[in-house]
Amino acid sequence: MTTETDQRESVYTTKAKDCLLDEIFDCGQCFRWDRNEDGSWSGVAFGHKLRAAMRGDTLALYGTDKAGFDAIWYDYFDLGRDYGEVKRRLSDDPVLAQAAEYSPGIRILRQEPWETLCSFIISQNNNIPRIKGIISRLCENFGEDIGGAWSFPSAETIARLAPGDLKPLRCGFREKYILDAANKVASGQIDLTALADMPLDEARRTLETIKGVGPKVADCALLFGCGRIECFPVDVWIKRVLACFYPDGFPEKYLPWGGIAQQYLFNYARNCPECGLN
DNA sequence: CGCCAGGCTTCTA
DNA sequence: TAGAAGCATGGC
Repeated sequence: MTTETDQRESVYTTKAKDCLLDEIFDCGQCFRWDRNEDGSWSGVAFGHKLRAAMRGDTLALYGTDKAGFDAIWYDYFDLGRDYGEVKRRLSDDPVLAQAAEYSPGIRILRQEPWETLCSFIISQNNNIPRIKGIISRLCENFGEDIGGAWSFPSAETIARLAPGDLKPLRCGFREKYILDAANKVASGQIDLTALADMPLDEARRTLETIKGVGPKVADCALLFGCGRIECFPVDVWIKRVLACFYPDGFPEKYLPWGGIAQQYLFNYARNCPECGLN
């Protein structure tokens, strides 16, 4: 929406290579961003609204300033990582080279741990439009008003709810999973910030103590919410990729960037008509 | 109507 | 301990 307030809103710009917002926001890693008619994207993260647009190789961030960029958005967009270098390393492998070429502007967003865990619990046996709807209702019902948008409700807020309060979300059997996750996080039984530095298998086992969290949801939470770029979540699409292109398993030499490789492969398998998997 | 959706839990042999 | 059934909901 273009209004007077939009024209007055502050903007921060920065150079960003290997950065295409349509690919970043539409590859299934996040659920709170929507494309505007002018091609820019609006969303909420870390309790702040933002509108983002690419102008050539410049990333323009509306509704923030240098302080906000330094505190939140630089890490959120993973701007400290050289994706060109990652792609050069992955491109030894012809399938990875092709997948990366198909979506050259994907970046892995560093999202809030609790929001990411909760979102991927909701994602199980579900489709992306409905996932976005459920999360939107979760924020509208239990988040804080941040001025024309809602923050993602904290684990503490969800943990205080009475049984049945999540009914308006229409999230089905996932309701009890969300509550169990919120209880374990809010009580301190699980410290999500500690997962960033824990041995990976220990971090996985910790998350899998939550009802409704298995290997795939745990790896998504670790990859997108805890900065564990070596996580390689295996879902139905990746299973097809592995069966077709890597019958002997995914090459270990690429695992240091496994999560980035996974996003290239996931998007390629799902969306590229020529890949033969969809 | 039936099938499927970025899975997981539970039941069964 | 592997493999199938069941799970809420909504779009097609």
